[in-house]
Amino acid sequence: MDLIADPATVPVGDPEAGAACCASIVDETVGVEDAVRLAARFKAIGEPTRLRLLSLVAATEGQEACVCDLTEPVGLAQATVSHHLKVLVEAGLMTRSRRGTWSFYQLVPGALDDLAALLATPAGAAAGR
Amino acid sequence: MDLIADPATVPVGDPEAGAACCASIVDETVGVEDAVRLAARFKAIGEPTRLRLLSLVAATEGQEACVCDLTEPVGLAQATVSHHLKVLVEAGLMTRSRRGTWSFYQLVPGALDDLAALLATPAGAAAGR
DNA sequence: GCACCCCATCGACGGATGTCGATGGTCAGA
DNA sequence: TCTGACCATCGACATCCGTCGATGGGGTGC
Repeated sequence: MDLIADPATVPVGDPEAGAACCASIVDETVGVEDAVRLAARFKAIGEPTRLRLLSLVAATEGQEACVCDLTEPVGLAQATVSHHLKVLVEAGLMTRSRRGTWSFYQLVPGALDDLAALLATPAGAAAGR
Repeated sequence: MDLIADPATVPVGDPEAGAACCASIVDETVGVEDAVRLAARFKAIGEPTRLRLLSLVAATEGQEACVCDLTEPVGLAQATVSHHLKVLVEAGLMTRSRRGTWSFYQLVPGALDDLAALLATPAGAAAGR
């Protein structure tokens, strides 16, 4: 009951799900279902370790990194890092590709930009480029 | 121990804190302290109710609303709504101004734009404006 | 075949968090 | 003064979440 955890339980973004739709959350009122879906994305980056993991992977050459490269920088156990990376993958922010014994994680192109677009206000978009 | 809750306990963004500094989290590696501070901001919007509250306030005429106007749309108890609004204020995303019996909440100008700038990648900024 | 490394999952633990009813403070109006 | 509306806080509860050690699967190399 606790953790069925199969593909059917993917909580956040199965389909295309570029974002919610297009506009900012301050541009039109967010519905209940959209709010749940979007909040899950923001919750994924609302954790210091996961934020650092995103940043670390982005800074890695080729923008991909394996778990063994990430455990030391964040200073947490391998199981914890693997857990956080899984959360990021399920949030649609990262992808995982296995090559031999290693699992390489990399950012989903445009995923963070989609979230940024949801937060940007018309005023801010006009002012801040 | 549970809730000292005075001005000294403000967890997230007391000072200027326009954002972290300027660049995107994928542009330069996020340090531990910055990660904690930024994640607190994203965690504040990583909750469906709070996301809707932000959107509802932004959609209100004058971009300010009182608690009594927000309890019904979100369908939660007054205490819960007041709690969420407090979280948003402590995250630096909203301000509260009391006028008579009412407490009016409004968005902090540019706060969401700052978060958006942190997520935007150089590629995304170049491509999607 | 065997030993070793990488990694996902499990089970457990403690702490954080969302939710509510109840309470009390503050202000406006009768 | 008294009543009523608005709202912040408290206390309690259930649930979620981050963290870890242990386990086992899968691949590599000797």
